[in-house]
Amino acid sequence: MHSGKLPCTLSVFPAKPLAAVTAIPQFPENSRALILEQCKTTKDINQIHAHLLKTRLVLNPAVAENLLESTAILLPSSMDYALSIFGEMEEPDSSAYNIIIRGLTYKQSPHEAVLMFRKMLESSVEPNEFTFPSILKACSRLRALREGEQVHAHFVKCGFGSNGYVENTLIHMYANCGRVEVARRVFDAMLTRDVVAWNSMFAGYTKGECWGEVSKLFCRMRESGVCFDEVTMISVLTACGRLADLELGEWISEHIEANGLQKNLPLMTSLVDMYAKCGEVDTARRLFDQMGQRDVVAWSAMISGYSQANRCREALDLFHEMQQRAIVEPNEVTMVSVLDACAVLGAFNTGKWAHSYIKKKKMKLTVNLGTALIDFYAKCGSVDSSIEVFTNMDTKNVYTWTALIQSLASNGQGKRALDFFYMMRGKNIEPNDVTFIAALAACSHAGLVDEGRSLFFSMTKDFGIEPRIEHYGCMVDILGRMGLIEEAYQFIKNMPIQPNAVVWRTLLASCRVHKNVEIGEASFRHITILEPAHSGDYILLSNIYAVIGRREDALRVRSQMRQQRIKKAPGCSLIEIDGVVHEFLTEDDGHLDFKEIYSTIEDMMKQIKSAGYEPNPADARLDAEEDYQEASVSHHSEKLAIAFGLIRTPPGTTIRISKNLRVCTDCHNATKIISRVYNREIIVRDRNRFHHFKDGSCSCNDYW
DNA sequence: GAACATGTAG
Repeated sequence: MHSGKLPCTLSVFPAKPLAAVTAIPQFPENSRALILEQCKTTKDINQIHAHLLKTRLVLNPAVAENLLESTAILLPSSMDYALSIFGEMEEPDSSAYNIIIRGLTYKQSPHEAVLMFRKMLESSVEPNEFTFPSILKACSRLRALREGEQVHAHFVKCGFGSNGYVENTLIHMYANCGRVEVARRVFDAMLTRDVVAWNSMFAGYTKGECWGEVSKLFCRMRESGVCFDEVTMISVLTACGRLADLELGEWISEHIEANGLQKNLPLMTSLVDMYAKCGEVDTARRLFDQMGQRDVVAWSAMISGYSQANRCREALDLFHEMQQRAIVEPNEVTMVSVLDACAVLGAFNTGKWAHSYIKKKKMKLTVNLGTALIDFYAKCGSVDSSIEVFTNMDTKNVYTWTALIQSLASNGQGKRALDFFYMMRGKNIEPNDVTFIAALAACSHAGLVDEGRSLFFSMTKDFGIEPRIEHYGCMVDILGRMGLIEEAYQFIKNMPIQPNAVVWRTLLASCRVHKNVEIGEASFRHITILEPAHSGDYILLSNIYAVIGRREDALRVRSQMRQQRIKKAPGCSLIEIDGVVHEFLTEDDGHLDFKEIYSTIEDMMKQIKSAGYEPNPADARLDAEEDYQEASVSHHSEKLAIAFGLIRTPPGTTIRISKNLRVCTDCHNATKIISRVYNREIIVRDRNRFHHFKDGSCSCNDYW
């Protein structure tokens, strides 16, 4: 739009240079606004600057400041120019410093803003009430608490008293530096609080993830009679999502509708996010579809809504739609949700595509994005890629390290996982409760009992982390896997917190592997006291009897299970073939009898034959009989998924199957056979663990 | 001169 020519309003300047004038020329009153409004490019500023130099108008402080403000604040990326003008000023006053500090804070570097503030004090130029919001904002951005406190003290010392702007920025600074309680003290001490003061405090609590405090403060705000605005609602809706407080969320939703605020994009995005996080994903989608305008944040909110609700296919569908429309470009945040969906689905090729897209678009490898990539590769069994991403990351936090430790632990590299755990400690990164779950899982996979015990004690002693039920569960797993069944049993009995069914189930599974009937029976009893036993619990108990030759008992447990009509959660398998994820759901409900299992495997082999492959009948028979003896319940779908996967892919292909339920014994056996018969490497994901099948055997043999 | 929406590990 702008022609680049000098704007006609410049006629306010004299037509000729005033070389003969000795006094500093006066500047017309209204010209300040005129310059500010008209300058749109650095070239404009250049021309005006030249004119001001020629006319000596630049010697007028008001003119110079005007020029400075135009350069430092209004134009993008012209701070260097502003700094050169500032450098030419003989005695810059508070206003000139304020402009430069503000420009540096927002446009160039908050660090330089702090240095400039120091220079201001050294030059004995007194800061005024306009200086403090900018410099505090700079401290806030730098998370420089000490400097922020010094500025706060200086403000008090200057005797400005109560100033809303400064106090609001103080709240922001303290909360951003992790001192939300100090922020609250500033808030409580305020004489008058306008809506921005309340909003600053909400933002502070949001920053500190104190969602309950947001909700409580909103109640107080309504009691206080201060009217809330759109910004308030955005903070409160965010908190409602985290607290799953649908009631308050809907109350705000009605308020938005009643006041016709549906045009506010950030507000509507918060509303979509709130509904999705409260489990009302379809309501969120309806609102999303109704939005007249949708930016990358809105799209990302909806995609993550699906992803977090475990509706990963819809997450990827929506991402695809976003790509097709090509109006809004995805950003780092969008890609985090996309990768999360790929990880859950085991969509390896789609995720790899996402990674190359990130590289192609030169997206920043943020901590979150890097961590999501590590997790994605880990869940698809590609540990080397996890490590590669980790190595290429500039900044890593406790999430990043934990994701990598978990990646190695769940992919059978327990010792290496622990190496990284100790490396992390060497880098002075504090492990948290989740890190210890990953580290203990590593011990369990590597069979490191002593290491596990010492980690468990060090967690409380050295890091002050109280073990939760998950940590106790890990310890039971470590002891149980190594056959220390009695010790694991005593460990559970001595737990200071009530063991849950998961802990007992872990012990039961160990009893199955190590053929311990007594403790196995006791574990089963404990499970049934705590909750109705799962089909898997009956099968574990039945299998314990079967392996020690108590066939009658094995069948008795089986028939008990049938009598009690134990509901089995439907098995769900996802298999990725040529980049397309296929989903298979089991129809069976645990009522299968052994004949059915037998025929299922036969059916599968028939299918394979009909596709032109010639299976070895001995393999199928052997497997079916083993199943019969062990009396396992079938997951048809997995076997068929594997079979179909094999049929459609050329020999030598690596097939990835991800499951969100446990892989059952006969699926495992069938996969072993297929890997041998058809010479395929097959990777099966079972929640967080991987099973690599090759040449008829599996790399992860425990529990089978 | 102050406040606001999407995202990471179990």
